[in-house]
Amino acid sequence: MGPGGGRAGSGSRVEDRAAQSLLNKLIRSNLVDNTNQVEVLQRDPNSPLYSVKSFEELRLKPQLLQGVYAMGFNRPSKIQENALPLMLAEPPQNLIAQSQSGTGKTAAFVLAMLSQVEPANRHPQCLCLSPTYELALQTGKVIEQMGKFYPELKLAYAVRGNKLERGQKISEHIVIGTPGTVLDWCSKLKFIDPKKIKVFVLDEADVMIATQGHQDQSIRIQRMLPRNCQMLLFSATFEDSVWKFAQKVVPDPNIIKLKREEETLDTIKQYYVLCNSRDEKFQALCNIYGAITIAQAMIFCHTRKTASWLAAELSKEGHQVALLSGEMVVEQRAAVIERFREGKEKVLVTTNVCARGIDVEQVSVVINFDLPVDKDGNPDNETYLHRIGRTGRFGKRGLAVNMVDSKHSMNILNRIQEHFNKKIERLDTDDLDEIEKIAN
DNA sequence: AAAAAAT
Repeated sequence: MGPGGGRAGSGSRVEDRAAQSLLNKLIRSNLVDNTNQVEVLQRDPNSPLYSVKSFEELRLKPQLLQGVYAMGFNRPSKIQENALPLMLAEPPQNLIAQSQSGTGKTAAFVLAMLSQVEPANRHPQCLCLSPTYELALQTGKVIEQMGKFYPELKLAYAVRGNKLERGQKISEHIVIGTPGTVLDWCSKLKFIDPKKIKVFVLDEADVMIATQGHQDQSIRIQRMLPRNCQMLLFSATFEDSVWKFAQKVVPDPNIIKLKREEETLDTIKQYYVLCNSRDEKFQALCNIYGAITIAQAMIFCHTRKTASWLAAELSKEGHQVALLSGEMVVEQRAAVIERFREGKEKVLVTTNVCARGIDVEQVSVVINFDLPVDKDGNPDNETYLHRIGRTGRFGKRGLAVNMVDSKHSMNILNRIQEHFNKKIERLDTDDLDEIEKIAN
């Protein structure tokens, strides 16, 4: 086997459906990459700009290369071509990387972590932080899949509800977790010795270091790490002030930007529905429910309260929906996201907890029941891009529907439209034929 | 406002 010379897919061994979908993703990102500009800023400008066209060139451990191919990857995506040589260099380099949804960020940093693990050392060597419980579970699955040919490799989840006995020490090689739990495990509870961490990954890095986000906890964790610990920051979005802060807190960072976020928007058709109240939005949503359930859909609300209200109202109307928000206990959250992944639930009503990173292939429609706004009521462009980025995956055409219920929210929508310089057209929810045509 | 903690 091996990547061969040609396009991804030729001569590769594809074992199952999951592997096939990952392959599809890779094919798509290669196509998209033809029009994308990659910008690489190396720390040492004298060293040659260095990218790889195959995984072999990286001299990975055989069991890791086997894991990469078993997942259906046969050649690196654009971000991986540039990021992997930097991350695997000796000595390890720090990296801040920005590239859109579905371009292979997760696989890139998982590969970097796995290549640093020494299984004989029974303590955490790599630490990855995720902004939510659900994303930590998802990334953990990728680590387990890609590392499945290391029989000794162990992964620990530092997430809510995962309780350990006092005085216990984590012996697992990689820890994936959410900020609060990881901070406790590193400091107060001393389950992890942070001084022995070699690779530190911030997934959805912008929200992990934003003042409004998890900055305090992330930075407190970072300060406990050894000085030579490799730091890897990945996200699809970095708002200007956060980008500056990232460069300040990461020592000697290399920078990779996959430009043109409009690419994401080109595969997703955006519409808005004009209403005058929350109840009208609810009615409009009921009108299009049939059209959006042909595949899977995610409906975003601004608050937990609205989400649970909406899920209950939709149920009363006889529409089957699932609800996922941070007010639920983690066992429930794990069960709901699993049912949604399996396709047992077609519609997920949720909050920003699911705005980022969640990768469910069959999602073809995203509905913003409430537009994303920050705490000051200004448009939250980053969250908008992340939310609608839950669809339009695998080269399929995605659909985003924004529900507007006032002059104020129309103004928010106009500002989002201007920010991305991409037309958001009006949709008439009485015209079901039109909607079905768009949704498919 | 949501998320994030054995508090």
